[in-house]
Order: sequence, then C-alpha cells, then structure tokens
Amino acid sequence: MDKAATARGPDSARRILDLAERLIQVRGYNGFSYADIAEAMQVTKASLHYHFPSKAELGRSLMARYLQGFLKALADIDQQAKGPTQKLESYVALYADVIADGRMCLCGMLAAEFATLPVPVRDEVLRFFDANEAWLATVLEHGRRDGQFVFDGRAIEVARMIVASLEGAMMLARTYGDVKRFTQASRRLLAQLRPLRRRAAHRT
Amino acid sequence: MDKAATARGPDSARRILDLAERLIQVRGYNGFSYADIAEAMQVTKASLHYHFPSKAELGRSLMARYLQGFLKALADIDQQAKGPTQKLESYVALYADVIADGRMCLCGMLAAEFATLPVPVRDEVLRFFDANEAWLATVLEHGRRDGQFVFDGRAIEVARMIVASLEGAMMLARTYGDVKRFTQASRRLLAQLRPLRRRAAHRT
DNA sequence: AGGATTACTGACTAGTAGATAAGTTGTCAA
DNA sequence: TTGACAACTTATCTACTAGTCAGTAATCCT
Repeated sequence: MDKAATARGPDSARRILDLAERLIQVRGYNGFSYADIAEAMQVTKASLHYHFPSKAELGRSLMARYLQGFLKALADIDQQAKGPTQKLESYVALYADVIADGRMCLCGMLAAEFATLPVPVRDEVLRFFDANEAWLATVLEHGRRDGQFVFDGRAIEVARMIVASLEGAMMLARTYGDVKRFTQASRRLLAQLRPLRRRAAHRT
Repeated sequence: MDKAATARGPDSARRILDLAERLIQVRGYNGFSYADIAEAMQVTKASLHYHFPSKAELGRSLMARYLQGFLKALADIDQQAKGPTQKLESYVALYADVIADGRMCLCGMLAAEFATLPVPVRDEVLRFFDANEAWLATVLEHGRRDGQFVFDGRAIEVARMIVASLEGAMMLARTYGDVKRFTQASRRLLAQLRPLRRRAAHRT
C-alpha cells in the first residue's frame, strides 16, 4: 500500500512543465537540460522523452500552457476589477508576484534567447506578447475614454511601451536581486498615465 | 610578401572579442561556443584558448572592454552635447544604433542569463548598470535644475526606470525584428520628462 | 646565428547535450 | 486471466562542450 516511494502518475507531464518553467525563468532555455529536470524529479532522462519527445516540444507545450494561464489571469482581472485603474494595478501585480519569487517572466526570458529558439517556441512567444499588448491597449483606451488615463497617440503604442518597460524592470530587478527596482519603476510607469500630474515629493 | 593568407597577428584577441560580442548580443552567453568563433576566424579552438584560457575569462575581458567603450561614449557625449536634453538624445541614440543592427545590448542579454554567468562576468555586468544609471541620474538632475526636465522624486530612480525601459524596449524590438518598437518607446519615455506636456495628437 | 617569445596547430580528453530502442512494471478492462 | 496500454528504466548513441598538451613556425632581441 505504500506507493509514496515511486512518484509515478499521470501528473508527471504537469510536474515536468512546472520544473521546466521555473528553470527557464531562472536559467533560460539554453541554461537548463533534461538532466536537471530528471534529477529534480528522481526519474531518468528517457522518461522525460516519453512525455515530451524533444526539447522543442517541451518548450512549445510549456509556452502554450503559460499563455493559457496568462489569458485566464487577464480574464479574471476583467471580471473582478472594477475599472481601468484597478485593472492596471492587478495587471502589474501579476508581474510583481513573479519577480518577488526571484523569477523572470517566462516570455521575457525567451525573448532574450529568441534567436536560438526552435521556431514553434518563437511563435508562441510572439502570440504571448501580441495578446498581452492587445489586452493592455483595450484597458488603456477604456481608461482614456472615461478620463482615468491621459496619454498621447495610439493606445497600442503606450501598451507596447509599458509591456517592454515592465519586462526590462523585471530583468534589472532580478539581476540586482532587489524587488524594489521593479516596484518603483512600475509605480512611476503607472503614475505617468494619471490626469492630474502631482508634483509633490512622494514617500519612498 | 603575401601574408594575407594566414591572418596571424596581435589583433587576434581583438577579433575574438568582436565576434564574441556579436554572438552574445544575438545568441546569448549560453548560446555560443568556442567552435563558433573558431569557425568564423578560420582558426582552431585551441588558438582561442591561447588568448582566453577559459570562457569565463573571455566573458570577463569582453565585459571590461565593453564597459570601457561605453564610458568613453558617455564621456564623448558629455564633451560634445550642449545640454541635458541633447545629452539624453545622444544617449538614446547609443542604444538605437545597436538595435538597428539587429543586436541586443550586451549587458541586457547577460542580465537575462545572469543566474548562469561566471561570477567575474556578473560583477562586470553590475558595474555596467551602476555606471550607466549614475551617469543618467546626473544628466537628469542637471536637466531638472535648469528646467529642461520635470520629474518627481530622486533622479536615480528615474534613471533606473529609463535604463530598464530601454533594455526592455530593445528586447521586444529585436524579438519582433522591428526597430520602430524601440524608437517609439524611447520617444515616449523622453517625452514624459518634458515640462510642457503636450496633449495634441502627434504624427506617427 | 642563437635563443627566447608569440601565436598558433593537431590530437586528444572528460563531461554533457538531446535523443532512441528495447525491455520492464503496474493497472485496468473485457 | 489475459492482454493491452501507460509509464516508465536500462543501455546506448552521436554530437558537441570547454579545456589540455605537446609540438611547430614565424618573428624579435641580442
């Protein structure tokens, strides 16, 4: 009856993806190997190849799951948050949670290694950013309509700048091992959208 | 007298660094090998090890040179540019030139792979960002004093946000193979420092 | 001319990468 | 109970990684 020793089961694929996700977020796609996952799971490399025949397939599957989870998170924000301002704050909190855990956004990491990625993985990464920017642009546009945000030009452009800035802020925050670097940058980023620009010194 | 065939010479070390720099900017530290450089230079791998005993040493030397070149570029800007606004524009142009060439900032790339880097390389990367942010903070502070820039709080915080945003914008621009993504983001970034905030629609 | 130095080559090693084929074990359904 | 299927292991492979070492050719110094 003691089956705890052999951690066999149908959730192996999920556990593999969990480990791969964390490994890529910390070490990058080219910085981890099947051996790393096998060791952490106490199984052989061959067993991983049973679930994911190639590293490219593992990466593609992982990205697909990540994108799905991200879209779900955005949908949750759309349902729960009360307005554009609150939506934007919840959106930034998504990033903050990841960096607080010492990880980098999976896609930010893969974007850096883009040139070396298998094409299917590349495609998923682009889909992630496309969806990300499109959602954000919608929120920004709504916010501008009811006067919560002020910005010039097209919303998609502002969205792109915010996404890029958040990714960059994550990268620097993780490099310095200092979450404040992300928090401060994101706060400034959002402050620039507010209609009444405060000039007062604010607390750190 | 025909010595063009064997490209022997004391500039080999420099050529190795040139190739390594480009390779890292495109493929990352974990995405290139001695074999890549050896092939491009038409020499053996062993010859590379003569100049740089280990990959860590190659990385460290490269970073040291890169930092030196960057500091030189900043010094040139300090000498030539006429005021904070012009300095900032020249500074952004430094990044724009790199991305226009399809490359990523060397340190932005290494920041992504930070967890897997040899410690000496890490140290150099941090020194780069420290110097970068410090210089930018000084320019911002001067600009604020003579009314060319407006921002809340400490200049170093704004500098950090700008550096992170530019790195992020480069990464996304390269991922999409679209320089405009960088240009537009950086233009917006600088616009937010201007005292008279224009509300008019501006041309794309 | 001779010796030292610089800049290499060729041949090699140990370790790791992703990947495969054949065999084993546990579970469940007819 | 049997046999099919899922989830593995064992053993192996090829390609590539950084790195070493002994030797060599050209060049500089005296």
